[in-house]
Amino acid sequence: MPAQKSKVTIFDVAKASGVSSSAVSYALNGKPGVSEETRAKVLDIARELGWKPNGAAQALAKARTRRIGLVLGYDPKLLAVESYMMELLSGLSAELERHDYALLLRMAVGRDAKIAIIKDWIATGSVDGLLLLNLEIGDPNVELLKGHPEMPVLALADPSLTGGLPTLSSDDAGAVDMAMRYLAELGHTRVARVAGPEALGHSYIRDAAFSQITAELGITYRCLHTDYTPESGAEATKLLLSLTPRPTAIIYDNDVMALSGLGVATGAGVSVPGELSLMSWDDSFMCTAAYPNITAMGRDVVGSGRQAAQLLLKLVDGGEVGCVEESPYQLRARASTAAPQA
Amino acid sequence: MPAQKSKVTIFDVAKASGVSSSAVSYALNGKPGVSEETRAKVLDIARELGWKPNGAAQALAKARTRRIGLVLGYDPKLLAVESYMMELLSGLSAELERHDYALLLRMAVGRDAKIAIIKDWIATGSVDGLLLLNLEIGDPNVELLKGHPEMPVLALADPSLTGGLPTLSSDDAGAVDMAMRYLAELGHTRVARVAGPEALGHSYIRDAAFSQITAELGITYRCLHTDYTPESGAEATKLLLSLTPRPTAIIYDNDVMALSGLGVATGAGVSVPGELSLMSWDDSFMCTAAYPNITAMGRDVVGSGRQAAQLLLKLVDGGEVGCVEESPYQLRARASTAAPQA
DNA sequence: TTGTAAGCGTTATCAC
DNA sequence: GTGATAACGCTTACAA
Repeated sequence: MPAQKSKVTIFDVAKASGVSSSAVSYALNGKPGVSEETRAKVLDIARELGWKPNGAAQALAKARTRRIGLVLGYDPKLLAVESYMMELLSGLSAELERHDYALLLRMAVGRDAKIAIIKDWIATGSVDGLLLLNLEIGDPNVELLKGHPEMPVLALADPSLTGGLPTLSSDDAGAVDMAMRYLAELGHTRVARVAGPEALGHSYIRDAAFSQITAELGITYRCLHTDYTPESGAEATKLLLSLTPRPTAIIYDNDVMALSGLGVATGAGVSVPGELSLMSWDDSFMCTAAYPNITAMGRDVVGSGRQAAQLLLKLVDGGEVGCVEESPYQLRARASTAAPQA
Repeated sequence: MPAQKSKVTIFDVAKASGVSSSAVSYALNGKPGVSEETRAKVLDIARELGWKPNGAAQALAKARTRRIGLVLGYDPKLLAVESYMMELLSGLSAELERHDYALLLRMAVGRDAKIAIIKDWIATGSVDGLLLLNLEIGDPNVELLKGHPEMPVLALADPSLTGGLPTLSSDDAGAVDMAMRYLAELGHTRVARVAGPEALGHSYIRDAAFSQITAELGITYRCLHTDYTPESGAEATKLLLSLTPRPTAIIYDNDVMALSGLGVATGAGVSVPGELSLMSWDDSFMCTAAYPNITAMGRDVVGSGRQAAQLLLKLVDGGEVGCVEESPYQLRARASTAAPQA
């Protein structure tokens, strides 16, 4: 029994206004084919009856779901830790909302879950397009989606990782450059970095950029990879503080690790920024809530979300999108960085 | 080898296996009406052809979308600030995933946007059920949904706010009690609270509980309402520190404000926990990343998300859910609280 | 300008 | 056990 929810259909509206269902459809969709008079009457009656199009029926007939898909990697701790994701989500769905689109969210729990979900979306037509995040090097999803040009996709990653898919990228290399020159100008010559997982695309991009620019600037550079958690950030910081000679500045790949690094330094009696300068990537409230305030490489993540939504909708509408660059990082100098003590 | 579009329909499968489309449907849905032999053959061919059910068609025929709706309030800063939301989202969608459900997310941008979205979902049948968060006092959505029993809904709020709707509630009053007794036992007699927006249901619940228990314990209590941001948390902290006599303990309604409060105190030369004890509500990585570690009232938010999903799916399946209480808060004593100096 | 009817892909109700 | 066939609600040729 196809459960009917006693909903108002266009047939009800048609009957009530004494016209055919197609006339109602034309009227409601603002399409030609009905007189203005009829249209007005139909619209009136539709509103009166509280008619709304059934989503499934519309999706079936038009092959358009008005949904954009996003797969999150399952790691509650990490997700929560990174305000990045929530900010992106905000911008994304706020912009989608303006276009009457919704966001369909699924969580990739296992190893191959992400690609399975995307395959499912392609086969079942559950979304009109999707956003690809957190690409890994040689990410299989890129190949999959290149084989399915009928599914619009926007990758948020460095162009070198997206194999020619439409891409919204950030200038991480430029930001690395900016950050290192800043520290170099302050007089730092021994800089360490607490990075994210090596497999993640943007870690990789930054790795390369850091190596190059530090070599260029004659800076001694040391990099430790972590899993982004505060614990691993603390661990890495302890290790770095035990080195001799100790680095005079540490830059963290996210703000949580920067915060916990600050805690470790403070707890160990290493004064910040007197004896140690700290910098964070991905500026957030944490950087300004911490004491001392943490210098950070920030950007407009909410804005990126909006932009991603716009580009994706353009693709859904059949438009072309190549490789777009989002608004650049800014260096937000705060109290956690200073010239190193002689 | 990957098939083209989702153009594979049950008719294709039917043709390829030499049976009718209804036989295919029965076979694929594990329903009786088809011999085991035929079933096996059909399943084989369906897999071979890469058949997947079209979501829209299935939704139309079964009046089931396999989607759960969630409306977020639009405030990117706040959303990002509260790791609560992201943790909840994680648990929620991880559990939904296990049941082959997805989360449909929309953002309420204007004043009446939330109720408009919910009305839309009810009328268009875009979701099988929805979760109601951040209830305000006398929230109009409660009335709306009580008038639409065909739309399963679970409210995450205090039962006193949900008007009899199925509810998953936390024992905030109990937690308030626990927190205040802890501070009282340490010897605190002047306690302040930096709370969230007054209109929010759980602020209200806590307000009442705090007033009652402090009166009972003979504690001088002062409460300031904020908008949850680190800035307002800092502001409130400054004000409280300027009082004479100064409170000996401050408890914050979220961890961001606690962190920024800690920064303010440290910056003002007020030692924590020596001269001032700090406590936070909603424990997160921030509390353990901060120095000193912040004592907090924590709970298993991811677990609550999972539980909410389970309850909601039970409702969707026609089950009954009354008022369920989630796992209780825990007092996680850390370094930011101590006995007040004489 | 209108109405009729054929899809869209599945599920469910029938006869056979 | 099997296969036509009618829903499901909407869009859109194609007739009238």
